[in-house]
Amino acid sequence: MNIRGGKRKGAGRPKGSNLYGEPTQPVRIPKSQIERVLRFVQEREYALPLYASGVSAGFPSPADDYLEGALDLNAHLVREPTATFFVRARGESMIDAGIHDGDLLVVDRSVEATDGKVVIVSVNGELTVKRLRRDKGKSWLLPENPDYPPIALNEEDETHLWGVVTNVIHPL
Amino acid sequence: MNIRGGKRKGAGRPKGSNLYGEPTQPVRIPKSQIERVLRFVQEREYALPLYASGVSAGFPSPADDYLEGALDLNAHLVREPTATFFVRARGESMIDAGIHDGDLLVVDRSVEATDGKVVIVSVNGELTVKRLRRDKGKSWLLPENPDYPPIALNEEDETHLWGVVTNVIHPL
DNA sequence: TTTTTTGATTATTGTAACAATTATCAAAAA
DNA sequence: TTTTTGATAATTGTTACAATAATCAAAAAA
Repeated sequence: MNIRGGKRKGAGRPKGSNLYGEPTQPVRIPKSQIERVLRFVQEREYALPLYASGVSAGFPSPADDYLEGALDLNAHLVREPTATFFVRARGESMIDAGIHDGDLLVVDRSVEATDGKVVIVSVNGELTVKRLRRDKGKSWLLPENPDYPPIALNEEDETHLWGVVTNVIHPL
Repeated sequence: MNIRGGKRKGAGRPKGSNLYGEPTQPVRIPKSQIERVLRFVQEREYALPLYASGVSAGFPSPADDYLEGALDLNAHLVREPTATFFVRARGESMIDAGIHDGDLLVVDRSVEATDGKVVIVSVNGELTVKRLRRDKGKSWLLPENPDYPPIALNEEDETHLWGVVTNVIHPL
């Protein structure tokens, strides 16, 4: 009986050499959701294929030629869940910014509301979407529709800035 | 020592009286993700607040007055993960449908491509977005931009219908 | 009688524990 | 120098267990 290896420092399977690089712990999951959860842990549950349009593909596998990768909407559109919320747009005042009545806006509180950003603001109790213009210490809320007038923000207005619109989701 | 209850049918905690209404099973989860997974199992990980714009709010809690509920983008935009994919739009040919260069399109294979739907098609090796028009047995692909010409689909064209665009995601 | 308390019973739950597996090292063999 | 082998220790899927929770019906109280 030969002696190989031996009890020594550095022997054995290294710590963190598992799938996740960190210790795991058993957690009870409802049986029907186990597969879904395992995909989720590996961030694949909603990682769906993304293709590029406007490009030409050859053969034999055209689909692969268009493929750009995989994308998860939540991961892509929601940088920080605690700083993100949605607003349902109403009216046509921002039509030229591509915001239609009924569209869903993704809003990020953690983005700084600088000049030119499209923002969600409550003005005198009403929640609205407008483009923010800041110039020489004054602020305006600009609609993107010639039929609507710009709004100058005065000291006496009860305004509160909610966040910056990062994406517009438009149902067809 | 009194006898209460007794061994009998119907005694004891009922099956399915747990949080999920079904049996659970321990699954190993990396420690740092346990909280995230538990939220996910209850479908709350990305359930973010949705507010309504264009409405007036009172006091003392204006935010609650705007609140419409909670929304998860994946659940809202992806009806069936296996039938859904994304396409990156290129060009301005669908500008009047609200599709800009660089927009992300959510595409559903399981939606029937009827007359009037915006579809993803590969025509002679190129992947494009157009509105489908079907009339009297003929099919056209219509751009939504007066600068672009309609495309008649002929028998000899190598066309393949990929799916129907359900949503346009436009970054600002 | 009606309501509340109590004990019996069984499902659920979080975690410890186990055997099987896997990854690694270094000595031995080729 | 390269390959094989045995020792070692982390990992993994699952089982097992004690503590907890939910329910029923008898007993006690009102």
